[in-house]
Amino acid sequence: MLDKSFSPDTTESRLYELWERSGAFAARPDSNAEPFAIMIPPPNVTGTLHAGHALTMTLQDILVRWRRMQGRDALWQPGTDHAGIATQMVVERQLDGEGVRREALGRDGFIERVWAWKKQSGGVITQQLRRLGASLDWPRERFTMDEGLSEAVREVFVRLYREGLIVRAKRLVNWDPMFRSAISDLEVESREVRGHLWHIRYPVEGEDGLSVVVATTRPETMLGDTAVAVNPGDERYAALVGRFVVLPLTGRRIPIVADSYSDPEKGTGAVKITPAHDFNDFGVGERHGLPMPSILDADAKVVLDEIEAELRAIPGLADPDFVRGLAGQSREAARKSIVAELERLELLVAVEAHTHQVPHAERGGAVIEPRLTVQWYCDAAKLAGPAIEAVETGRVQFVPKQWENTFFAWMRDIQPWCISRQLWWGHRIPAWYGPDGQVFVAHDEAGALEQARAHYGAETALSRDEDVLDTWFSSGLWPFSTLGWPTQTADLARYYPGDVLVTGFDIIFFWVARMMMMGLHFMGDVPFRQVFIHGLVRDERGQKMSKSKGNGLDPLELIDSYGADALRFTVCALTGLGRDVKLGAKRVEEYRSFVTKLWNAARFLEMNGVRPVDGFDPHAARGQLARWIIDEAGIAVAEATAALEAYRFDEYAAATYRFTWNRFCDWFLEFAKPVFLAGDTPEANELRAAAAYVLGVILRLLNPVMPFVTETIWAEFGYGAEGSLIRAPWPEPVRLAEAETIGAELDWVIRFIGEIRAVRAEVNVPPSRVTPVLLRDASDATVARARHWSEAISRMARVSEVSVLAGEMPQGAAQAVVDEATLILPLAGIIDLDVERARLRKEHARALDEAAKVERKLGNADFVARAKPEVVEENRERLRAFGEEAQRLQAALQRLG
RNA sequence: GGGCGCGUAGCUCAGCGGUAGAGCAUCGCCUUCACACGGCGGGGGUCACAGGUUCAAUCCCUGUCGCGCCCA
Repeated sequence: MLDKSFSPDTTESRLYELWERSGAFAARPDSNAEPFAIMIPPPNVTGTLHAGHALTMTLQDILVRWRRMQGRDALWQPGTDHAGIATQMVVERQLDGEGVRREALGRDGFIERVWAWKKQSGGVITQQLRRLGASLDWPRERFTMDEGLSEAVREVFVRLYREGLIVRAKRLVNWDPMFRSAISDLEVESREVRGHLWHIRYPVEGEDGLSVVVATTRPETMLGDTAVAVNPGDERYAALVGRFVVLPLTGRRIPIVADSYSDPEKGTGAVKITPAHDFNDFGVGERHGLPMPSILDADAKVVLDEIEAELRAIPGLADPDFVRGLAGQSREAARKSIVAELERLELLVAVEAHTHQVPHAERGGAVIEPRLTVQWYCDAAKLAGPAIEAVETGRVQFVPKQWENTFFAWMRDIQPWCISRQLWWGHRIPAWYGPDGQVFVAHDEAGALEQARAHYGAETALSRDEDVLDTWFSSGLWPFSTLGWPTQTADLARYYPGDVLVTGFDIIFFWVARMMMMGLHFMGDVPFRQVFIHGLVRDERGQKMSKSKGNGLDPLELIDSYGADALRFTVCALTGLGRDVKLGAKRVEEYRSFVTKLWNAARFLEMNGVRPVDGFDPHAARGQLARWIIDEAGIAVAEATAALEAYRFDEYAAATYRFTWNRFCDWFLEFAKPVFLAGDTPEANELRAAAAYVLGVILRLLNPVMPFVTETIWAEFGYGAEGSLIRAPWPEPVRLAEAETIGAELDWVIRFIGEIRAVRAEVNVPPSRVTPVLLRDASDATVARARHWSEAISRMARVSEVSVLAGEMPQGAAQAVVDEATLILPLAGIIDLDVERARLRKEHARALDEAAKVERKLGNADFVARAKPEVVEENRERLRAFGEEAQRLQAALQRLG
């Protein structure tokens, strides 16, 4: 017997282990089943499960479990990525605690430490995914730093290099001075910062007293200025273009150039140009062939090497000693010193408060310094072409479709992808250098040495590139590297392309774009056919969850409190297309009620001897009640299936919830009670079998979203062995002959009971008081129905008996109208007739009002002439029904006197 | 500045040419033999605003206002 209540804590881990151990999550590459493959977007190995994971993984698990039940050979590929910067940061922090510096360990020693860390605490998230119930094929788990995946990375790098799609170049990059590495422009976020706009006077060379005033937010970069730019159309400066100014502090002579980048409306209309430390200035520098000295080093401290030679002493304007004193100072300190010096020299014309956008590193939060460095670049624009085409032609479809615009916008304007990172943890770039800097790219050192021998004509020692590749470089290969590529494995042939990628819109540029570019280039086909984009998880007030706000929700705590099923169902029910999910503990608590409801319904059935009956054929059921609920279940199956096919998780949840609670529990179980009580009759047994059948349908429909509670009930009832529901077939919608007739009858019973309940409640009949119901003007069919369902009506509407009114209307009765019949509840002395009169008047008015609305419509000749005939007919029918109802209510009122 | 999305019951949202819905909250009644994480019933909405198309607009079009996000 099922316990009084469901205990997730004692059930979940046991069931999960049972599934996992029995191979229920495993793909079946040797089967004939059609594959269904989802590649997990690999979570960061340093990560722990947050609400966003709970959302995306629940949705993926629902899809996987559903398709598996449909008989597909489901592969849900698990794994994590090595998260270069994040992981290196974690281990460095660990080392900090021990007072050890990374450099002291050396590269190999450090990497050993990272692996040790990975072994010990990496993959916490994979354990947490198990708590959520995620049915990943664990033996296939991969890590982007695995040997196989690393081989894929080397192969891709070498091939792209040979195809000219990877080059080494000196360009401006987003430099993170904290990590001392280049980072992706996608890992940079603009933050609004309150700063200043400093107006600085740059004297024009050879013109006493004439100067140009530039406005800048970063005065410290003036050490690296190589021009002043003015707009070509700006008449104020037209005469000065081609002349030179003397750069204060360094005394360097720099040109005044005309460039449309300078906005005459902004500041003074003249801007200083520092090509090595600003992206826009870099463009100006390229257009005008300007020198590009760097004046900040990897730590964003002042370095003078590239401007030292040109320092000049000019009284009142430039002092080499001052500049030399800046060497080694941070950006911030240098700014202070320089502003003070300019002020002293009376070159600072004005300072205004100014709010502007400053690039920050998403991770770590350091202010990004654009720096001119040599990096490896991948020609993303070339790779993007086929990816764009794949979406244009529909080979890859986004759901919802509007995200395709976001994808296109970004892909069509894609910048060269800087793939090198100045880190130790990651895939080391397979490039070696000769003594003269000649580069040799090969799969391994032996290959590089061989190339070097051919190149130099002699054995030559090489040194390997120190940098590693961007983590996304390896994640982009995930859909095929996990399947064994570059070896042409059977898995690769079977599971590539996958069916769908599920992720949040914030990740379109990362996973979706990269996987598509790499997949198309190396596999010649898209990595997945659909991309389902879901919203972000927010808190109850709609705020983005964040550590700093402290409004994050720990999914594990929610699971502890309410069970994984409740959390999963909540997330599912709240996932509408293109909507963010506002999640709170309260919502999970609410949906836990549904888990409990299902549990109690099952318990009730179990207590009434309901057990699955082998060979029960729903089509052969004879009883009306059985046929009705079987047919209703068929509708629910069709709705749930259609919803899942359309990624309408909210609809799937709503359809199963509605059927289970509002049909099966509220009505079917109530109607079934007397039958069950009848004991061992053939009718009762058929209804038990039908109830078992429908419960089986419910359990299967809900298993993808609530695997634990459904599996528990499934085993308890003996539908199959414990842990076998996950392998049970997804139900097919069963529709019965004459379902409409039966549906109409049950619909009538439900309305009949509902009317009596409403009347009783409204005129305040105490529930303990049972009354007879007398039928007036009822058709024979109605009388027959009322007799047939009298037991249910009696119990559910607290009616002593239903009979046909004979003779006069009793005094002091309440009345209600159901179709052609008027129901009379003799309640003399119990009810307040004024209340009853008011109630009837209201009903009457409502019917009249509706009738009038329809009448107005039908009175419109244009409507009758132009509207679809069935719509017109429908309205005629409505007018008739409302009119008759109004008449009957009117009559009821008159009888009341 | 460009783009996308959203304004429907107190809250969260569904509906998207012809009867305005759900869950929660609220109010009333009920410890009725599965379930008070429950049952029954009720109240509550000029569907942001203004035009237009249409026989008919919450739904389609245009504009306005408000909110959110992405890109620059």
